[in-house]
Amino acid sequence: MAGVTAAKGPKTPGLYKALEAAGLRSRDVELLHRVLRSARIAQPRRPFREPGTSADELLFVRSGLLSRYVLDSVGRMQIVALYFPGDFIVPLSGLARSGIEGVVRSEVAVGSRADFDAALDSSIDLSGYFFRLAQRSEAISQEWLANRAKGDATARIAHLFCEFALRSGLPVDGAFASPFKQQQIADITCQTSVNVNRVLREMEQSGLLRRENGRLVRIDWPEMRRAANFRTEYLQM
Amino acid sequence: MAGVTAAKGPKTPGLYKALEAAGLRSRDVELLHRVLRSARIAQPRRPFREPGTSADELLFVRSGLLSRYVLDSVGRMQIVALYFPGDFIVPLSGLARSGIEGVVRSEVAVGSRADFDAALDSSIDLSGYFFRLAQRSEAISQEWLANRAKGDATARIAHLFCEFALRSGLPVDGAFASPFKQQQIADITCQTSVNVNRVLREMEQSGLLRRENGRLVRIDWPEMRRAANFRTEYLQM
DNA sequence: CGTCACATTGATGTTTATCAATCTTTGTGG
DNA sequence: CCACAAAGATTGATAAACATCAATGTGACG
Repeated sequence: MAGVTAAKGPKTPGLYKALEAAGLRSRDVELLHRVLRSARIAQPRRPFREPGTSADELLFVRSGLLSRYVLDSVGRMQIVALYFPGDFIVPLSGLARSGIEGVVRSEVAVGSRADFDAALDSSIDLSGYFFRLAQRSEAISQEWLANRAKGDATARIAHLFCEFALRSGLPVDGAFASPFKQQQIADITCQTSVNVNRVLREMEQSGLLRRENGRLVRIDWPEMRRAANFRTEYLQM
Repeated sequence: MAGVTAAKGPKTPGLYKALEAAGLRSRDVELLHRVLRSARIAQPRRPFREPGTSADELLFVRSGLLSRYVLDSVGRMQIVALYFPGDFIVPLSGLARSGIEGVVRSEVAVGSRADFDAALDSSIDLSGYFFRLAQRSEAISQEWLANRAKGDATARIAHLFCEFALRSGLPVDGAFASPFKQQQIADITCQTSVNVNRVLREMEQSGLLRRENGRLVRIDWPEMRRAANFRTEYLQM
């Protein structure tokens, strides 16, 4: 698989600590730790898990940024979910319609479905935790649906930036470095890269953001949130 | 609340039997049964639970059809999920951005969040069951995202009909009575009712469906699935 | 310094929203 | 059962948003 190589380097226990902070007991964190036996690297804009193949693994994002995508009948990509460091991608039974790929180079911890199921069966707290995670994912998808349906191109891009800033834990008023290519923004916000380009220019002209050498460097967050009609509640747990 | 009245008439134990068929033990079904203490009626196209209010209850659809919707800044409705008989609507903490309303008149069983949480805490099978339900809901949302983003108006309407037929358990080649007003189809498929009307006419002209007195009576399912690019896997559990 | 991926711009076409009527069906009180 | 009202469906004209097609520009990197 083109986008997958063996990961090297140490694990990142700090993220597991973050799980404890999210309400998991250290015993359960240990359980998960043992499920995540191996590690791989997802390369940017390369498939990590192809659509139509088995989705029989638990993934945990140690660093970077991953996307879940669906290809339509003509092969155009639509990104339907983003996964940030600390997020899990849970296994599904059967063959997945959607694939996983790196938005940027990402370290991914990997465990088997069998081990994951066993861990869930052995801890009711873990079951409850993944239930709440799935609820949150569902809320995010529905927020995307509402935004993609009713917002214009500017609102959709603004929403992406707002959600990215919040989920990646950036300081809300700080500098901002977008990891996205314009084509990726297009794949997330249901547009063409051509239109993304034009809308970004308009956003810069109207003062919503500033760019240097094509890179985002500064965002007017209050205005951006207004443009996105962005609320934060759906991201809470 | 305008769309809510007290329900009368007997419970529908048949649906609880369906839960057993879905893999729940009768002990767990009993637990849920005790959580769902009361019942209410959701009236068609009337809010059952307003956006911005507490979503602190477990709902179970006994009959009818419910929708979860979000209102944009101008008050336009976008439906982001549908709930069929046998589906649960799980409680959320805090105030919900989305509301619930009846697509048609529906009988809804209601339980408190506290009782639901207690039931989850007391049964690991129940926890696992609701985890899988949430996973399925997430898969449906993501399928909607892909379809709404990449399909044209015809594909989006076709997808709605296909999913409706499957989730409501209709015989795939049988007659078909749509419960949806054109405005509701518009709210689900991100269009205006004016365009839904035109697209339905085109679909009838091209033989995808037939109508009598404006009511859908017959659908060419193979062609409809092709138009929708519809796959069934995402609905499996 | 040539190549490659990505960004940018312009010209044109399509889809669908919007606005505004009119027609049809359904429900309701007399 | 009818008259009327209200909701929904249908149709036409117009405009905005965005896709598509086709070049051209630009920075990174061997």
